[in-house]
Amino acid sequence: MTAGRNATILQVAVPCPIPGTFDYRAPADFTGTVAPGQRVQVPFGRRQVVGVLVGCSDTSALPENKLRRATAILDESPLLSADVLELARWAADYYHHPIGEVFATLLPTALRQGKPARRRPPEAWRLTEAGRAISIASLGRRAPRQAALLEQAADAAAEGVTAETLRDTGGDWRTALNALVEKGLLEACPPPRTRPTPERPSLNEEQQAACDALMDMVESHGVALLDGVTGSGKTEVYLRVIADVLQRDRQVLVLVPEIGLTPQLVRRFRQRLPGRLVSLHSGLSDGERLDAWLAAATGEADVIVGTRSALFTPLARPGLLVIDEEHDLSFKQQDGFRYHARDLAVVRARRLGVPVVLGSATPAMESLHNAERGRYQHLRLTRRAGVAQPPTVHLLDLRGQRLTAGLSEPLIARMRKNLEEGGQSLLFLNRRGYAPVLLCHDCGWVAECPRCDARLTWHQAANRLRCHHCGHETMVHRQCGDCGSIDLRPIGQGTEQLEQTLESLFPDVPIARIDRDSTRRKGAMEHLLARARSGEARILLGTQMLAKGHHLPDVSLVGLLDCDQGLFGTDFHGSERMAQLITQVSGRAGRAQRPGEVLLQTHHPEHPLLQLLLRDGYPAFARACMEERAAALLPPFSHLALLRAEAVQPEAPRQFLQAARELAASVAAREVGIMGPVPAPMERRAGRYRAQLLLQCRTRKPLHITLSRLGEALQTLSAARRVRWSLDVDPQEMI
DNA sequence: AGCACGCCGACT
DNA sequence: GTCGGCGTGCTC
Repeated sequence: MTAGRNATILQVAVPCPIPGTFDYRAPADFTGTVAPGQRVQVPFGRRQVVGVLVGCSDTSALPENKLRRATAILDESPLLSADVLELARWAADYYHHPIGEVFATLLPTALRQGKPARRRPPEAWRLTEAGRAISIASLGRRAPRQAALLEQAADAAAEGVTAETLRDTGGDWRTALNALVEKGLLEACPPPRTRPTPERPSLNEEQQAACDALMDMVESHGVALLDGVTGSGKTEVYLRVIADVLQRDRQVLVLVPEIGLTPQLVRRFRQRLPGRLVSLHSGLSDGERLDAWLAAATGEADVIVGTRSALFTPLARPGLLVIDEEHDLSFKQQDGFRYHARDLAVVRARRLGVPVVLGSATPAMESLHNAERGRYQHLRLTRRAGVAQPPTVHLLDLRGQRLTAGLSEPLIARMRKNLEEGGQSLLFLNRRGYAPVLLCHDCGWVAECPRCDARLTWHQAANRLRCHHCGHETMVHRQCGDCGSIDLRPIGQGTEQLEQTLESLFPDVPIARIDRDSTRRKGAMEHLLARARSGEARILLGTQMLAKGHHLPDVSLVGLLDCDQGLFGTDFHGSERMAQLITQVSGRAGRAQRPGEVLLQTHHPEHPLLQLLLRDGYPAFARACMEERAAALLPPFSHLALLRAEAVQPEAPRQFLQAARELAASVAAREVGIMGPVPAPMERRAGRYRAQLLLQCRTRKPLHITLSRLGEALQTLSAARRVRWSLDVDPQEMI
């Protein structure tokens, strides 16, 4: 697909929700070269937009007089590599999403806005003579940012601390840096080329075997599912293989879940890996993100660590893709272009001819299925690395138990004993705020969100009622909205209340609460985790946030306050999620010398899946789950697509989907099942009514064909104007 | 998605 | 008499 000498027609993907590309003539005075992957500024309707050139041609389906001239070619050479162009095209086709919007989501903001693709020169700073002499403590509390920066510079010593390292933490570090340079404590220095490889911990037999298998793959390609129990040392395996790839002068792209990308993780990677590492996290400014992206594209960066969207980063010399915690939901984009980064990583790696490693302690059913069918190489790590012992796990039957803010007596007793023994306790509660319901004791009225089918959560500290689904927020009513009674009572408990109760149950015991509210401030998460790791905090409590990958060596007791969510949900993914959560959470217990204990509070201790998970572990659960899925013809034994619709008018989504259903039925392949339309599990959200139509098929092909035809037909459906609709291929949640 | 055109209600 | 509501159409 290269530009021919006479190629005059530019095929441009334009950021708008119309499928297909748009043809343009080259700019009037244009003498340079054109090649797919360059950005083009084009007139589009009445405005100017930035599109991506995806091809050139001598001819157009449109008459000459309909074609307009491109305004400018924005890049001298292609910005996107051929493989990313191919991937975007493939993804647009697979997810039935307009190609222009696919490019709009994969380009960094600065490039989407037409800014020049110029990379800032790499920078680094080191301590001056005066800087080495100064006591960091003297900067003290007055300038914590400056103090932290000096400390980093001291750690980096003569090599200097790089801009890339400073960006890991996010936020404004420039101001502090400039101040320190001004004071003569720091000076610019040439950025270090490579870092010495530090010593490596030894591997156990399983880790070694996994490493060997992966290194064999590096020679060729393929997909490996690295299925390792928590604490089995998956990261060590990644590090070895990555180092091996780096040695071959190839780049490595590492994708991690959204909350998994912490400065702590990046620091560990930096310490262990030679070469240049850039991280692509949400705390970067547009300019910083562009810089990191270009470093990857030009090949200046050797390791790229990022979340979902980093998958589309061009790589000059690709060698390996790693998807850590591959089962994590955050790899699937939940709006707009609903791609799954893990699935696309497999596609991209195959096209690049490089291996891809999917790592998890609790693999997704899809991945296990692929491993079973021999599509993926299944590498297992069954033993905890080092001296770590597996924890003991018990169910606590909540039926008839007296509860204190959701804590059963046995759990409180175990926590007390654990604290006495000097252990650290970790409690999970998947509900933030003080109480999920505020009830009028006189008439039964409850505070509800005016825009959603949901209750408002009472946040005591802020004294606000908040909707966790749409962000709606109000002052706490002094009186009942219905009868005027002032007897309003919080029902149920969230992390805020749990923290308060724990403070009174265990006075003088330092507690750290980690949830979205307590970590909203920049660096708050790091600070709380540091308190947890240092052992200063004896009780840690939090939401799912706390379940992901943080290394907390002293935790010896883990309590899951409510593991019944997901057991009886509407979404068939529910039990898989529950098992993953329980397993991940349990893995937090007893990672070091201390054997851990896990207590699961439940009202359904007899639930077969729960029993199975406890008795025989995640693999056994997965087999049972798989059998259920096979019997019900659910994924991975069939393929799903969801047509979602929402509108302010209550009836519009259903009317649209009914019309869509008829359309689908008329174009559908024989094998495709159509179900619905049905209201979404939460029908009203953020003031919009939502409904969905489900399409299902044993094999991918007929479903895909049906979706293509349906997508096309929907473009011209008049009812489509009255709703916001989207197609979700391989939906991960039915919300 | 944006943006304009166009045709009906309550305001200066 | 106009300002502005959102239905409809179009973007190479």
